[in-house]
This record gives sequence, structure tokens and C-alpha cells, in this order.
Amino acid sequence: MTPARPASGPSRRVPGQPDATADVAILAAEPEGLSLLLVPARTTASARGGRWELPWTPLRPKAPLVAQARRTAAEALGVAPAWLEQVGAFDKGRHPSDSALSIAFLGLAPERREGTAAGRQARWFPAEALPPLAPRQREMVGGALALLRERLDVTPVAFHLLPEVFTLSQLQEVYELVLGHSLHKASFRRALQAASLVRPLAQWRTEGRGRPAQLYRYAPRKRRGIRRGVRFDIT
Amino acid sequence: MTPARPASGPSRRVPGQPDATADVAILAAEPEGLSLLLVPARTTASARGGRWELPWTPLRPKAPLVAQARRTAAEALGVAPAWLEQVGAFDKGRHPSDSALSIAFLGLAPERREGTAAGRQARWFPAEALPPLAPRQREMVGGALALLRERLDVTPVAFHLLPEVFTLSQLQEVYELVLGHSLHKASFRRALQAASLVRPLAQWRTEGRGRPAQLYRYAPRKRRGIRRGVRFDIT
DNA sequence: TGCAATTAGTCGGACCTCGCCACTAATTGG
DNA sequence: CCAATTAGTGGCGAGGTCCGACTAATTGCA
Repeated sequence: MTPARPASGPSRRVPGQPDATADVAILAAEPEGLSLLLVPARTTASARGGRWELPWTPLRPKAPLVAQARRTAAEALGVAPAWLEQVGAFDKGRHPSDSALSIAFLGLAPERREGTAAGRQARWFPAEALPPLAPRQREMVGGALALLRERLDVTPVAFHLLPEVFTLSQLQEVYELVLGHSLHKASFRRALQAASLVRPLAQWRTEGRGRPAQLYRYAPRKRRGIRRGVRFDIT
Repeated sequence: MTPARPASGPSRRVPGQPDATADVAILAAEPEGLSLLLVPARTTASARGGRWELPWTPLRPKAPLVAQARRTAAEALGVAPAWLEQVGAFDKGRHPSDSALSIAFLGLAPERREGTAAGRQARWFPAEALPPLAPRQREMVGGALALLRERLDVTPVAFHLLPEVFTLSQLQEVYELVLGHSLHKASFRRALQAASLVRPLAQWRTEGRGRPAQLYRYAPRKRRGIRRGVRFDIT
């Protein structure tokens, strides 16, 4: 599948170490939709100029996998991601490094940050209008988005896509963005109330016109011992 | 973390190829509980005799990852697994191969098979009483079990833990086994009915004493366009 | 032969949840 | 002072869930 690879370049191999990479799909929520952080392609040979790729680094077996992924994400984002979770191993399709194996991670940015660190001109792209990517990285983006949707109701990922303090409308917006369809306000708040996941603050914020919204903070209160029945949501 | 490794043995490295393994946790459902398929340890040096391990093979980058996992599973099980899904990449803890990285897979056996193929004396162990395993493999087993639970209501994994033809009591038993708690019979059947996932056959089977049970087959009928609200089941 | 035990399968009521409409509340901009 | 806009709540009806109680069909045994 992968052609003969050059002996040098950013993906040079050290014998005895895995021929693999750690790739991070860093997502952020914005009013217009989810956006993904990409960095300029470090291509040596083919297809130069104007190409983008997921932040990635060759795998070094001495360092723990998550630690390396966290570093890779922080390097592109400028700060540590608010959430980091493994998506899985991908081996199909071409990777910018021509490596045989890539471990994908999902990273969440608490807020959009225009300025990114360390000479890297990272840029945000809307998740629905991404520039051309290496096939394997496109697969990884899809996997990261699927994982985000899957984790939405079982982990506090939505809260890590928001600043520490937020309004319930903002929270609902994030849920609608990730799920891909709109929700009913009253139902959303009733369910949120029942889960007792947020703590209201004694602060209000006025966002342009309209009634000011109360601010909340993520604060899971009690253990939920509910025993739900089975669900058959099989595709 | 990994000490200096010997230059020979089952995990000999070929330069330019990933120093990684594919491991498969093959599960089967039995009346007493879930059971896991293990093979005798192929240890060269330390800790010989009576040790067991998950079936694994060193990663060969030419072959697709799933294909290799499927072969690894089939070799230990004697037949191809009824379901195979990637769990993820693991790098913490020691692996029998001393490799730096392992990709774990979840495999499902349709029925318990005592006879396994090709000179390998594989054995089934109850998932709650496993023999000592390498730390990384123990992690992988935990990950596979968690994935199974997670996928239960979103993929037809339960049906792949049963023979083609089964009774509803058997199906409920599988659900209870995987979920870890009992379910109400009427509710279970009502939900199953609503999902229209099974087709009743014109056959009945009498299992010892008691009324004979009707036999069913997995046959997902219609597309489900239901639009569920949000759920906050955050841990 | 008949009765207890056992397993399969269903019925119906109490209760809860969800989707939705309609309403109130508080602010901005004319 | 009023329209527009956004925040937030109440309540109702449909449907789903939990659960006990019931019927159905078979085996084992007295």
C-alpha cells in the first residue's frame, strides 16, 4: 500500500522503534459549528504549498502515548487541550509520514484561540469544509467526530468545549452542534436539572439584546444510581 | 519502562516495522457468565509453566490491521469470530512480547467451542476469575469488556454472542450477563418488539421442563428514524 | 391421572419522561 | 412606551417504563 519511502524527512525511522505516529484532532465549538485545528503540511516532496494536516508526531516508545499526544496537541494549540481521549489505531490510507500505523486522539479546546504558539501557524477550519487531507487523516477526523458524538451523553465533553463559566443557551448550542439537530429548550433544561450537573452562579450576562442569561459552572453534584432499562438503538 | 529486550524470541523485531502487537480478547456467553479465551504463554525465559495470555501476533505492516486480528482470533478459536472490533492502542504495562505498543481487539464467539484448532490448546476462563495475565493484557481485557457493554445497545453484539437461532430468554440472559444486572422480562420484550430486531420462527424448543420457548432469528426490519432527546448519563 | 414445579409469555395499571405549546421575565432599540 | 429579542418556566397529553399478577404449556412425581 505504501510505496518505498525516502530514508530521510520528518518521518525518518529509528530501527527498533515503532513505525507509527500520534495524530490529534483538536476540535472547538463556535456559533457557526465545530471547527478543527490544522497545521501547514510539513511535506518534503510531493504536493507542496497550501496543504494542511492534523498535528502529528512520530511515536517514541519511551514516552507514554497520551503524554506524547498531549504534547503534540499543546504544541499546535498553544495551551494544553481541555480534554484528550484516544480514538483508536488507523492503518488504512496514506499518512503524511508514510507510516504504517497512526494512533488518533480527540482533543478539545475550551475556547477558540487565534494566536497559537511557537512559530506554528495553526488555523481553524470549519469541520464541514475541511481542506484536502491525507486519506488516513480524513478517516481519523471522522473517527474523532464520531467519538465526540458518542461520548457526549456519557462524559462531560460538552463542558470542555465551553469556558468555565457559561450560559445554558451556550451549553444547549454545543449539544445541538455535536448532535447535528436542534433540541427543545424546556426538555433540555429539565433533563439537565435532573442530572444535577451544573451549579448556577449569582451572575448574569447580557448578550446584546434580550433578557440577561444566568451563568453556570460545571459541578456534578450527586451520584446517580438510576437503573435504566435496555435500549435497542441498533443501527 | 521496558527493560533491554533479547534479540530473539517470539517478538523479534524487524527494523522498519512497527514494534507492536495485535491482541484479541475473545468472549463467549455461557449460562454462568462471560468467558474469555486464553492460550498457553509462549514465554521463552521468565515465568514458565502454567501461564496464560491473550492470543496475539507481532504486527506486520503489510497486512491490514483487522485482517491480522481476524487471523489471530481464528487461529486460537478454530473458526472466524462472529464479531471483531478494535478496542484501541495500549502502551502501559508489560506485554508478553515486551513490545512498546499493542492494539487490542474485541472478538465474539457465537458459541462455546471446546475443540480449538491447530495444536493450540486454547482454554475458556470465566471473565470474573481469570488467571494472572501480563499487566497490559489485563488492561486490554478490561477495555474489551467495557467496549462490549458500551456497544450493547448500539450494535447487534448481543446477537453475535448467540447462535443463529435462539430464544428470547437466551437473548435476555446475554443482556443481563453483559450489563451485570437482571432485567424485567415484560419490559425487555416490549422494547425488543418496538425495535423490531428479531423475526419469530415457526419452531419451539423445550429446554428440560417448562413451557417450550419460541425460536427467533436476528432480522432487523425497518429503519428507525426516532429522534431521541438528550441524555445526561455522565459518570 | 392429577398436581406441584418450572419456564414462557402477556396484560394492565401506576408512574415517569418527553415533546411541545404557551406563557412570563428582562433587556435593547426605536 | 412599544416592538423585538432572548431567557426561563408551567402544564398537558402521548407514549414509554416498571412491576406485579396473570395465563400457557410442559415435566416430574405421587
